[in-house]
Parts: sequence; structure tokens; C-alpha cells
Amino acid sequence: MHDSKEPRPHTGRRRNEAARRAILDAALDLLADADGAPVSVETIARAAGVGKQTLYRWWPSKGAVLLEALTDRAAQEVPTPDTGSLREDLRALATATFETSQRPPSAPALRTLVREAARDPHLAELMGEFTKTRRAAVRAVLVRGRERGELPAGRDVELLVDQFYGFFWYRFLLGHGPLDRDTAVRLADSLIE
Amino acid sequence: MHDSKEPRPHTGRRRNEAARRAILDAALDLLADADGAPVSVETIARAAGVGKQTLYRWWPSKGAVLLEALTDRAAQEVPTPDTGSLREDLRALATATFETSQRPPSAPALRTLVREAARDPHLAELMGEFTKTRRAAVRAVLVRGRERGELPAGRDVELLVDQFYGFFWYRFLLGHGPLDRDTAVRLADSLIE
Amino acid sequence: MHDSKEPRPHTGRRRNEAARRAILDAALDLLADADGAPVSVETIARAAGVGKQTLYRWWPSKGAVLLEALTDRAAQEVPTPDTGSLREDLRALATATFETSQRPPSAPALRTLVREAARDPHLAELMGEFTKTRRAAVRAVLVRGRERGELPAGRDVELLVDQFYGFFWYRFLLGHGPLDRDTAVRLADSLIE
Amino acid sequence: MHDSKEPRPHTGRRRNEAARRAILDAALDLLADADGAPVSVETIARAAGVGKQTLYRWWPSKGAVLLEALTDRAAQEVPTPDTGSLREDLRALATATFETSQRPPSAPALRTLVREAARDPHLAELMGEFTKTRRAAVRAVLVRGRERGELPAGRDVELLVDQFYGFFWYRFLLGHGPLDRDTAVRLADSLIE
DNA sequence: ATTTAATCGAGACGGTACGTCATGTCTTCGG
DNA sequence: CCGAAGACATGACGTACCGTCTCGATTAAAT
Repeated sequence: MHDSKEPRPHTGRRRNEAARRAILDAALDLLADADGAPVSVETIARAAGVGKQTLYRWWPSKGAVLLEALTDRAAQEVPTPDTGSLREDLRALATATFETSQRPPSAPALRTLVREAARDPHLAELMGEFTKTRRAAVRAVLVRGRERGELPAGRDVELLVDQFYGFFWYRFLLGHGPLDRDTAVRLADSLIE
Repeated sequence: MHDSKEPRPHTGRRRNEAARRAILDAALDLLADADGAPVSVETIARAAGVGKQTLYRWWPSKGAVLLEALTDRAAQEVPTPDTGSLREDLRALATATFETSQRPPSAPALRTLVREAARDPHLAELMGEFTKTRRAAVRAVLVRGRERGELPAGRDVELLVDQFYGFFWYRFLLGHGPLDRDTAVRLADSLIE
Repeated sequence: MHDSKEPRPHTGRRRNEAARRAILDAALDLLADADGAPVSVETIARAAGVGKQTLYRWWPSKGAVLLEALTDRAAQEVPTPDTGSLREDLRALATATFETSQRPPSAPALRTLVREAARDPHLAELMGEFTKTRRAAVRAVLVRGRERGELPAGRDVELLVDQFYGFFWYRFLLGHGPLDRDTAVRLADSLIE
Repeated sequence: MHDSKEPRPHTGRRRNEAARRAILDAALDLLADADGAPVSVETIARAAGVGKQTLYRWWPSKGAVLLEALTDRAAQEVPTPDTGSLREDLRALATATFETSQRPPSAPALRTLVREAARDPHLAELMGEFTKTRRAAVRAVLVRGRERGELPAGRDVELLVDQFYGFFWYRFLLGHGPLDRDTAVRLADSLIE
């Protein structure tokens, strides 16, 4: 995997990009392999062929490493569809969210990450940052739809956003129901009647 | 707390109910005090004035103790309201769920418990049993409503159940939005239009 | 030859000499205070202000710690008297052996150590190394005496060595008879008639 | 061996001799199998098909069980040879002592027993009783010899007794030298010149 | 003949110690 | 000054025995 035996060259006093990559790659691999089981700092360091201190020097916590490992590969741009139709936009968002979450290496790694976040307040906060953007996308779509009159006046946008993501995380973490394209459409439709 | 100095009497070769109670009480107290922070087996044992082995003898995992600590006190009967109106039933369920979750000692203890479940597959499974009953109540209400024609034909009951509990857990764990009576009503209404 | 493994350049933090000393000092104190009673690893670690792991890192067993604690202070040079007279040499050895064993902190610590060795095969082996040197000294004196004709030809040197140390340990551990200077002289004389 | 499945019959309020036998037999077996390794009370009880309390009811300590296990089978009469010759008597004693100690099941069991005694002061005391008789035999032989003038006047009998048994235990426990018939003869001769 | 009382197997109990593991900090060295 | 290596204090983990205690069944002795 990353166990090429020729040692990484040191880079003296600048940050070693190769070490950073090795760490993130190792972390992502472990995150994915673990599928929920905890990932220790020592394991990451060993797998990356790196000292623990190098981890602690550059990231404030294990969670931060894991989060970055997961996110730096994923396309970070969160698309905010704007088709002119609330229904279509919402369907697109739901479909994209569900699909991304199912594709490796995301799925197991993400699950592990959330498990870790449950224990690590720091990581939880970072995850909050991470999800804020995505919540904003859903909110934007809803607000736009409401302005176009596609949403009854009384509807609470925050409530809908939480229904959207609440449903998603619930199914994602418990895994008791599908997160397929059909479900995405039904969820989107359900939210706007 | 439980530090009455007269020692618990032994009960011979039968399980000692007093020890069981002491453990569950101690666990619940710690669970509540911790508010999310992990609770160690040693701490529970010490607080209960009990040897660790007594814990391991009767519960397969720490999580199992915590879950039982939380649930054996709570009224376990899950009420399934049946007012004849889907809207009313659902509002009642949501209101009850939210309220219970906010009342001490439940709230912090429950949060800790879920945190632990994120790490402990065994506990996760036990939690699944625990929530199954509650899901069933929501499902029953929805099915009854559909049979009365209060729910549009195409609606997917499982989807709605997951929206209900997904929303609840999402807000409960993240704590970024209220779980008050008003929210309960809005959620209930939102689910059936 | 170049097939020797490149010696690891020993990067990494060095062994903490202060911790080593603290452990050995604590162990010796406890060994002496215990006077035969078992000494636990946890106690040593706590007394030394050290993590248990630090003990397990550097010593293969508790016994090894105890032995080192006892021996690193004692002058390890075993004097081999050579007065030209077998009788005098043997008397000197016996006197020295008995005296050392009675002087604190040796006596109670040594007793504890032997008790531990009875349970810990690893320690027993280490003790064997430790005593080998002392046996050698007695043997050397006897062989020299035999060469000078001070020992009847037929005498078995190994037998005499074991009589010497057998007697010593027997009295030392059981404590039913004195190990004073007079006894030393009588033992020495008894061995060579 | 002792795992006949038909349960021992109860004997009501009298001590159950069958249980006593089962315990001693199991203890001796374990003592022999262990060859130095510790033998736990629970193990004895389980092997004997007996409750722990039955052990603690009849013996003050684990050591007492082990000692009785070892001794009740052995012929307890300690022969005091009286041939009229000190040399012959001493040779006979040494030979008998060495031989008994080598014969199964004695050897490994005895070794284990002594190991335990090193930790258990109670057992050590019991062992003292046990050995007192044997010491007395050696002492009697020596005294008789001295009265016959076979022992130089100045000789200290206690010193000789301790040389005799010190040598024996030293070799027996450390196992670095033989305890055969020839050695017995040499030891005996060495003690009286 | 009916109590009474002690034994037995079983095993739960409160403890102590074990040896392992992971955490996050600190220290040393080579590049 | 960076990066690898790894020692360090801390503290939880789950296991093994310890010696005490209490059961419920059994059976001999005392009433």
C-alpha cells in the first residue's frame, strides 16, 4: 500500500508534503478499512511511516487528520443546483448526497469518522464546519423555492433542512434502509409535499 | 450518593439484586454527569462499590450496562396514541418524544449513551432493539392514518418514520435547533403535509 | 563481511536514567520494607512515579527489576581472598557472605527476592546468573587449596560448594539458626575437616 | 481419572470422606503436573468437583491442602537407622532422603509445594513441622555417633544437620547437580570427615 | 417421626494485581 | 527547524484468583 521501502527524503526545515500525503492516504485507508472501528494515532503514524509528533504538529487532533483525509480527496465544491424548480433542485441535492455517501472510499470512512466524532468534541466541531456548507446549499434551494412561491408560506426552512439531513444521517449510520436514487426522489418530494 | 457505609449483604449463589441496583444507579448518575464524556467501567464499579467482575459477569459490555441503566427506570411502555386523527396522534408522539428526551436525567445520559454506541457495536445493536419499539409506534400511527385515508396513497411509511426519528436524533445530538413543543407540532404537520 | 544489519542509528528519545533510578530505588525500598511479602508492579510504579509500561518496557519481568534493584547497589565485585591458606580463605568467604546477607537493606530485600524467584522462573534464572559468580569464588578457593594439598585428594569440589551455599541459603531463608561470624568459621572448618 | 460422572453421595452432617479424598487426589495431581507453577484453589476445587468452601472449611489455607496432599500418601514414618556405625547411618539417611525426593509423584509436587511455601507463611510453618521430624532423625543419628566417639568432640550437631538438609534442598530446588546414591554417600562421608 | 444441624456443590461477591493498549507530550538525532 | 523514532505518565481495559458469603439439597443425629 504505502509500504514502499525506500524512505521518504527529508526536506529539512520546510514542511514535507510527501509526509502530509502519506499521512492522509494512510488515514483514509485505515478509515475505510475500519468501517466504524476506531483508528488509533499510532496506527496511522506507523502506516504512514511517520512519527506521531508529525501528526500532532500539523493537526490539532486525530479527528482533524481523519476529516482532512476524507475531505481533501472528495471534490469539495458543493454544487447548488438552480434549475428554476424547487422540486428538481431538491431531488438533485438528495440524489447527489446519497450517491456520494455510497461511493467508496467514502462510505466506510465517513461512518468511521462520525463514530470518532461522537467521542471527540473537537472533531465534532470540525464536522460541523464541514456540514454547514452542505446545509447552506439545501437552505439556499429552499429559500429560492419559497421566493418563487413553490413552498407554502408557513413552512419552516430550518425544519426542512433538518428533516433532509436528519433522514440522511439516520439511514446512513444505521443502515436499515436504502439510500438509493428512488429514495432521494421520494424524500425530496416529501419535503415539499 | 450511594455511599451508605453498611455493606451490602451477600445473597449467596443467586444474583444480588442490591448490587445490580447499585450498578445501574451509579451508571445512570455517571452517565448524566458525564454529558457525553466517556464513562469507564472502573468508575462505575467504584461508584457502585462493586468489583469489576460483577459487571462483566452480568453484562456483555459496558454499553449494555449503560443502556439498561437508562432504560430500566424510564417508563418502558411506549404509548401509541389513538385519537382517531393522524395529525393529533403524530403531534402527540412527537411532543412526547421530544419532552422525554429533554427531561433529566435522560438528556445527558442519552447523549452519552449514543456516543458510546458509536464505538461499541454491541451497544449499537442493543440500542436498535430499544428504538425498534418506538419506531413501531410511529409506524402504527401512520398506517392507521393511511387506512383512514388521512395520508395520500403514495406515501412511503418507512420514509416518514425515518424522517421523524432522523429529525429527532439529528437535533438531539447536534443541539443546533430546539426540540420544543412547537417544533414537535411543526414536524408532525410537515410529515403529513 | 557486510551482511551485518545496518545498526539502527538509534534515533528517538533516550532511556530516562532518572526514571530507571527511581524505579530501582523504589523497588529496593519496597523489597526491604516487605520483608518477604510480595511486591506488586503497580506499587513499584506508583512509588517511583512512573507508568507501569515503563517497567514492562525495560525489564522482562517484575523479578528482573527486583534483582537489578538489589544488585546494582551492592558492590558487585566478588572478592576472592587468596591468603595462601585454604582455611583462611574459606573463613573469609563465609564471613563475608554471612555478613553481607545480614546487613540492611540486603537481608529483607534478598528474602523477598528469593520468595519471588520461587514463583517466577525468569527471575530464578537471573538469580542463577547472579549466584554463579559467587559459586565460582568458592570453587576457586577450594581448587587452589587442593592444588596446595590442603584438601584431601578425593574431595568433590562441587559437593563442597553446594554444602557451603546450601547451608547458607537454608539458614538465611528459614532463619532458625544464626549466621554470625562464629558460625562462618565453624562452617569453613567443617568443610575442610 | 477423577471425572467419574456419578456424583459423590452426600453424607449429611458428617464430613464426607470421599470429598476429602477427591480434594487431596486432585491437589496432588495438579501439584505434580504444575512442576513449580502455582496451583490455584479454584483449580483444585474444580478438579475435585467440590465447592471452594469445602476446602476452606477443612483446611486453613491452600498450602495446608497441598501439604496434606503430598504427605498423606507418603509413608510418614521417618526411619532412624541404627546400625551402630555413624557413617552407615548417615549414608542410609541421605540415600533414603535423596531417593524419596526423586520418585514420582513426589519430586515435582514437592518442588511446587516449596514454591508455594515461599509465598505463604502459613504453609511455610506447616512445612517446618513436616521437616522437624526429619531433622530430628539426622540429629539423633549424629548424637548417637558422637556418644560413641565417632564424631570429633568439637563438632556442632546443628551445623551438621543444616549442612545435610541445606545441601539437599539447594540441589533439589536448583537442580544443578545430581541427587543420586553416590552423592548421598559422599555427602554423608563429607560431614563426618 | 420429626425436627435440627452440619455438609455438600455451586457460584456470586468485593477486592487486588496482572499485562496490554492508546493517548498526547517530550526528547533526541540525522538531514 | 523538520521529520522519524520512540520514551514517558496516565489511565482504562478485560482476566485470574483470593477468601467470604449464601443458597438449596441432602442426610445423620437429637429430639
